[in-house]
Amino acid sequence: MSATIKDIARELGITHSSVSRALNGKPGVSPALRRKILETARQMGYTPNAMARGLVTRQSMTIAFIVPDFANPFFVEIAHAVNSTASARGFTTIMCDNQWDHEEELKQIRLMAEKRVDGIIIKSFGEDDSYLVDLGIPVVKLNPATRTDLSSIDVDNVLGAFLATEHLIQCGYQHIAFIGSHTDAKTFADRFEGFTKALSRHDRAVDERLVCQGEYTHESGARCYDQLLATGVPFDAALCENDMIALGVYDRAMRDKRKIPEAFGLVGYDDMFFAGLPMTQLTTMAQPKQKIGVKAANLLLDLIADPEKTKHRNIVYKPELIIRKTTKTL
Amino acid sequence: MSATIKDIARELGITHSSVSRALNGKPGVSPALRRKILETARQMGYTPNAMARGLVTRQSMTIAFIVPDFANPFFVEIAHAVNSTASARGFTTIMCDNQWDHEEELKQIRLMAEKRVDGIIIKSFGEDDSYLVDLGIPVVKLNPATRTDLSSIDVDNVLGAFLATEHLIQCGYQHIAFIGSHTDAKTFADRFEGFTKALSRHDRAVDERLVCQGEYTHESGARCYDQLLATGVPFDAALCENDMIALGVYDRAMRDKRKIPEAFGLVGYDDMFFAGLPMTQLTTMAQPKQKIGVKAANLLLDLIADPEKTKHRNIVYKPELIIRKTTKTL
DNA sequence: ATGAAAGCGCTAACAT
DNA sequence: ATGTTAGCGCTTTCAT
Repeated sequence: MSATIKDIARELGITHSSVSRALNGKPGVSPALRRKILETARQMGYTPNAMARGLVTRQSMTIAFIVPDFANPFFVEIAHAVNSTASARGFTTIMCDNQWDHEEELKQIRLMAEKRVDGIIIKSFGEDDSYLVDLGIPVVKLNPATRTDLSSIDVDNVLGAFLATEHLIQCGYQHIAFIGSHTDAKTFADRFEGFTKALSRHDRAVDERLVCQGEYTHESGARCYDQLLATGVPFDAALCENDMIALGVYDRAMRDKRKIPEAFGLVGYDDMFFAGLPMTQLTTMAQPKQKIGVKAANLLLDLIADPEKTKHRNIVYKPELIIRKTTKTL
Repeated sequence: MSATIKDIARELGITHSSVSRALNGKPGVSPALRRKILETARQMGYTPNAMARGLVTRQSMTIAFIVPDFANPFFVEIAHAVNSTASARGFTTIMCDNQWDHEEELKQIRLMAEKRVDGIIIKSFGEDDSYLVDLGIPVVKLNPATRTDLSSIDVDNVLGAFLATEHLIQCGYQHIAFIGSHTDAKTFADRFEGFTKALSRHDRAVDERLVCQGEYTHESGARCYDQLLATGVPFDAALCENDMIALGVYDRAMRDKRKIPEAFGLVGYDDMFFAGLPMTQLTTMAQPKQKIGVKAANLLLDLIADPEKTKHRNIVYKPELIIRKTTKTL
């Protein structure tokens, strides 16, 4: 197919090791020969074979980014940051999404291991991290790590939900619903905990009837709203586990002609790009997506460059409340 | 690092070729031995090295998906379809975005060639396709191909804009603005052509003052709306080159308290996921994103599997008008 | 500065 | 059914 260094060497009547040296800018080739080699390489349309190189250098110059769902703009934004950062440092990123399927996640990890990626950034939902460590390559988890020999970057979900709920309370809303995802998600647990904390700090208890769970979609949010409505228990605000869900709730509240934010308050989570859009203007807890992506990539690449010297780190960012038009301004 | 087939062979006192055969499910190994091999491979935590395999099979089982911008949900949705389809057929996808930078695009193509990807799906914006053909691997363009030895999948943009404009006219809007992106984008040219066609079919001419160009963002859309407004030329409808732009226009029209759709009609393009969202309900021209992604991947993989027998195809899909609440229902 | 040779981990053609 | 051998295209010692 494409020319090889041996082809070039033959053409020039020299050894392929000289060609390799020249092409890689390594010392040990006279300027004259180097020029000739570079020229013929160009002429012959030489394209280095990364697989062959990787086989001997034991570096693929590739990292993997594994998340549950790329339909979620939140992950897409992080992916983008990871990709740019890695690219700037000469690495290619392979992105995988696994539809929240743990089996699939494991398969992907195995596949990436086969491809000999140099490192992995992963939003995992397993409890056990040992299989990640066993990979023998640097891993940065986008969840709190359960082991100290693993790096992680996370955002304080308990704090985030706490602050969001505090805000809702301070706005004067009396009966706050919590609309989230599946119970098995750690994210759900943490945000629900923050929610609970904030309420109890104001001597309020969680009204179980005002908690509804589904998926991370606006359809699910709408469904939950209707379910809550059906119970007859009054509620005048909702904290949603993410912005997609909030969108569905928003829609239903509008359908019911509830005045937002006067008669109904709504807070989302993640500050997805559409939350700030003119027609949405959703109050939400922002996570520093850009920062997360850049940091994750840089941390991983440092780890790859020097596994010994680079320390494992567990970074926890703080979320930030962004008040828009779905809650009262104080 | 990880065990190799030779390690396994040594452990069992046999040759590595038998190990290879067993691991790959090829004939020529007794069931008993095969079982033993599989077992020790498992025990030793063997992970095949895809680079080594690829080097000899000349297949990386990887394809590349190259688009201008992943901040654009349109491309993300296609990417998702491509990824799923490829994954189901055993291929990994590497996604690249190049911020509409042609130099960067070329770099990425070169890099992917070095990685020896088995094929490329690309939304390219170059006029010259020969360098794609020269790659010597299957390529599916997401633009009309300029050569017959290249496959392509495209959606009829002229038709789409034509139909959208027709709809606007039939709704009774009198002064229709066209808000788009840069002139150098083929997409712009095509959609503008469709726009012009529809107008002239109704004996109307394009009012140059009602044409505004910027980027594919809602900020740009808003800016264009204001610019149009500043000219003083009245307009009661707008066809936007994509939904992001339409969003910005939507916002400004609301700001001006124009009744939508009664006093102002708005049509977007692409049917991005937020267009159908409860609070947006934007009339738009939908492109079969899912279909495009799946088809592109399948076509490419067929081409990879059998370059000889699989014919190059140039598929053109038809877009579909989705009427929502930003234009009158007839 | 250049060349010779070994080997990365694997598949595959050819023995036996 | 199993073993032997020869590469795939490259980097990297070690000679010269």
